[in-house]
Amino acid sequence: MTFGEYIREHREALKSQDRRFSVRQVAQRIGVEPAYLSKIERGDVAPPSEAKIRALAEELDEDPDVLLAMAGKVSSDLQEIIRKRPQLFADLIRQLKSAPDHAILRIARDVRDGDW
Amino acid sequence: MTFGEYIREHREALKSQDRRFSVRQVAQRIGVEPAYLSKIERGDVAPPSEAKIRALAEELDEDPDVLLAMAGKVSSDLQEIIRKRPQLFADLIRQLKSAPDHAILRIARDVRDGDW
DNA sequence: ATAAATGTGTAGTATATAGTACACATGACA
DNA sequence: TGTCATGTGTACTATATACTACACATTTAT
Repeated sequence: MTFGEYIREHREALKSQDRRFSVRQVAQRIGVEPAYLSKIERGDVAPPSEAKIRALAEELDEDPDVLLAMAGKVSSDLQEIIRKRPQLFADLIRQLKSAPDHAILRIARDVRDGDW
Repeated sequence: MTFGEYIREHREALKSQDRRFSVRQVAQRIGVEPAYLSKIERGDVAPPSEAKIRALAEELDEDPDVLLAMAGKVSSDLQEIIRKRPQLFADLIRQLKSAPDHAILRIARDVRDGDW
């Protein structure tokens, strides 16, 4: 599923419960022209900027990292973390490329709990 | 130190031992115009594309991830790994933001050795 | 029935990205 | 001393990114 299809689907779902989730009203709240949001949802144009994707995530109550990923982007705050210690993070991330989900989850939990 | 300064410094160091490391010759080997490389080194223009930075890293025997970081970029292969499992990686990387180097190094080693 | 709201087609814009092409003054060197 | 290579200034160019503005037909609400 593309970024646009995903947005349309989730916006429509909200719209069926609350008519403030029309293309026009959502567009206005995230600060773009209605025609632009319409084109984004139909895949007529590329996904918008990170800032607009974040606004959309907030509006639709979705995970911004997931939406950014669907848009082919990686959050700029993550990029900055990596850029500060490129060798360490590049090495770690490549190591984790084919690690199972539960392993990554567990490492994150261990780090959070200070178990390392 | 900027990307350009760093490149110039390291290219000049190689040049002092081997005159094939002139702006012109390096430019030709990495596939850009000499004037362009000159401008890059002096910060007259933004750093080049990821592909050219990789060619430069190879040519100067530098770590591509470090050069990319200096250029304000993150390797596209890392971005792809993150985009495939955005929640897991976003969470982990943010957890590791302020972890000490040795902790990150150790996690990478543990993963490599299968100790997890 | 009509006014308001809706979704979308067409056309255009500003800025960034990623360079090329050529000329020219300077310096090395044989 | 001529020529060959070097570094760089100026002027362009092509493509991508990230949108706006307006018109218009359709659908919905009162």
